[in-house]
Amino acid sequence: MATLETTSTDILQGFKALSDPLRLQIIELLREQEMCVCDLCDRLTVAQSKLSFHLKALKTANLVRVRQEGRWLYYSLNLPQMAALEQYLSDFRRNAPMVPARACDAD
Amino acid sequence: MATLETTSTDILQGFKALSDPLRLQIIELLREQEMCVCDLCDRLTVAQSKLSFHLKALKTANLVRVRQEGRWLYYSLNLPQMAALEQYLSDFRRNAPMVPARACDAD
DNA sequence: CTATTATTTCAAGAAAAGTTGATTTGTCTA
DNA sequence: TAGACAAATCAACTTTTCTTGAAATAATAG
Repeated sequence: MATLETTSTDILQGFKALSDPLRLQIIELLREQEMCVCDLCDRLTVAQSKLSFHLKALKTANLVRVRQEGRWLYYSLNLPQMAALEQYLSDFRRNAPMVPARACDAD
Repeated sequence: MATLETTSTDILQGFKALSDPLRLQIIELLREQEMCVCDLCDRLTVAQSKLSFHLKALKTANLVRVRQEGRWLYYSLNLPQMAALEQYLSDFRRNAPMVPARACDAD
């Protein structure tokens, strides 16, 4: 079981990567299909350099994968990592706080 | 169905709120039980003002609820909202990209 | 080999988020 | 009411993240 201080860095990085509107748009596009950067540029009407920056964040967080084909780089979702985040959240429901209150100066 | 541009602000705010190590620690403590700010201060050995800042972020994102009792404010998880984030992620798995490639200059 | 296209990287600046200590607000208790 | 305590707010500052345009890489086509 993870201690408080060692809350998996992966999880943190994952949520961080999902905490930007453009990055959320990117993964929603990738949900449809694998895409190369130029496709994403067109679809999102955003500078290619900007996209690169955000793709890197998603890549670092392991939320997307890249595959090269000629001079194109195809990005796609890394579903297992998304599932890991989902899992992290679902653990909260199972382990729901049954203890409603507790006097803060009780002891 | 949400359009690309209108990716629910709630979802974005939620992930943003989860993208800080201290806030992750806070919700992990709250998983155990409802707690007042002073308890959290003690457990996390962190300045009260700092905690207040982060609790506000979690509150704004609707991930925690507050209940006042005398001069104490008790914070607890708002599980439905966490479930909403979980749901958002789980939708990806169901709608997995079946289209593996596609020439980027095909048309 | 040169030109072209796809993409990343870089540096400089802008914007957003986090930290800190002091102050304020609100509630309780003596 | 005065004093003590819980917690939020504020202002100044630091750090991180994002944006932009230009330059560097890398692959391919002619």
